[in-house]
Amino acid sequence: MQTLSLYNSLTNKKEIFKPLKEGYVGMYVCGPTVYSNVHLGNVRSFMSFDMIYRYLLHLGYKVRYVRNITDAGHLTDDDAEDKISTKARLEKLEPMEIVQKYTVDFHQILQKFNLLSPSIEPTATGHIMEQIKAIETIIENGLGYEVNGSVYFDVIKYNRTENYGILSKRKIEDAIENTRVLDRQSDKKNPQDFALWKKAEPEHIQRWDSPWGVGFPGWHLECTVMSTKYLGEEFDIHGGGMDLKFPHHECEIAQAQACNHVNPVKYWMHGNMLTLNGKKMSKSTGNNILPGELITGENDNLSKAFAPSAVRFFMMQAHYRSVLDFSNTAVLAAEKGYGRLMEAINMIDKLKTSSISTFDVKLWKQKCYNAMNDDFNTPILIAHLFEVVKLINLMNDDKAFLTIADLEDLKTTIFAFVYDVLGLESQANLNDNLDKLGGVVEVLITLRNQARENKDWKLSDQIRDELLAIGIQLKDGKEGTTFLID
RNA sequence: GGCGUCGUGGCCGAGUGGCUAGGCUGGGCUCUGCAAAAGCUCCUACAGCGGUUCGAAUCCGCUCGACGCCUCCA
Repeated sequence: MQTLSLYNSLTNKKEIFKPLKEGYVGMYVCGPTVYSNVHLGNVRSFMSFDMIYRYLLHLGYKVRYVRNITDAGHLTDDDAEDKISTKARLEKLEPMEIVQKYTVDFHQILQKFNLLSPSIEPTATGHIMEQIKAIETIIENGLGYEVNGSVYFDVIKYNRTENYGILSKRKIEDAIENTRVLDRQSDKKNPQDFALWKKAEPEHIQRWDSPWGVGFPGWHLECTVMSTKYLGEEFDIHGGGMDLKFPHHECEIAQAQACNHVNPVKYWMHGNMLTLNGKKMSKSTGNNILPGELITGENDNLSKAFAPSAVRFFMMQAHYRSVLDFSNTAVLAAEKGYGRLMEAINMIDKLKTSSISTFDVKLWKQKCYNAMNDDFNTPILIAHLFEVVKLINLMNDDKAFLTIADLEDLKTTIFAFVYDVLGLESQANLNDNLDKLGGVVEVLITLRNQARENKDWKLSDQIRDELLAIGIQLKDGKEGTTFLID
């Protein structure tokens, strides 16, 4: 097996990946809150972990990948309703109706971008009992306290024996100094404390019975409970967006410690933001592009529609830990490069082999693995893939050669990385109609070549130009004419 | 204000103490009836100022700037 190293946010450095149980990986990723459509920034994050999941699978690990659906709503502040019930009132729908609608939307979008389904996709509302149990345990362990039907986590007390800030590298003392004055009457002992259970006001729609009265679970608890339930008290990888590091992930660690007395996660991984016009995409500020708009091109930031796979390629050209700025020109450039890559790949089966190789496939292959093994460096991997694009084009021109064995190795490797690891869909999904269209184009190519032999340039150019006008490009090569359907 | 990330050529975007990222774009050449495609090639950067070093875009310090978190957010 390859030696994989990854960047651990807990230690802030790259580490050799060594799963708790050899050959098996437990991975938890924070999923969406399903109160509105996912935007492209959300998609990037899930796509990053999809790529990571895919590479782990490719390496032969048996991976249990858990990604939750947050359908219980998160508090916006101490007094407000949670987001799901607010939205439900606006649209005059049941909360679960909202949840259903946006869960379906979420799944459809991710499918378009070719993301694999997680092994388990648990919901917060399906784990209320477990959350109540966890709260009871935290109270028993002296780190939770009840006030007026709500339960809070005692961060200050926790910090006496443990390190609240171990992940985000914050010092709780600083946090105390910098806390804005909350002149609202809060039940918390300290502003840093966070809710484990929140009493439901009469108008609150989502509500459950608990030992502390009718209420609903706090924001951070579901992930602790569900990750523990499906992956164990200790597991390998926990992922999520950079913006979840604090407080969400920090609280998860505290809760898990308070319940089970162990640091739950060996490797924390955080994907970086997708920006638009240099600013973070965000549901709340409206600075975002919806995936649907991208596919139809209906957004002021877009000049045209883009295929999801081209956008996936665009995202894979950046490292998952780097901020990526979305712009029309950047995606256009990526789309073009992506087309060139796929065109070359589709050519592989037509290549002739030779008795010698002029390219070191083994070395190239290892360079691809080295790139991925270095904290999933997809931009480097893609750079290597373009070396092979050049090679294929040269071979097609009889200027480079590979033996049968090398070509086979090359093909297997490139297919694995492009389709299995990067998750780029094949453009060669030719259906029957496309086959027939191809046949028609071949006929036209033959007619054109006859015209060219007769030096009837007018006719030959007419065929070529009119085909181009409807999106079919003819390419004259040494071995004859090929075509590309847009 | 606190914590953190980052600042690379026309654009996007990697990277290592000394040796080519890659993609897109633009110029030139080869091929071609012309064009396209493909190949070759050119434009060769590392925010600013200091310091460490034989040598730094890569290490350290400062300055400026951007962004993220500190409040729901991937």
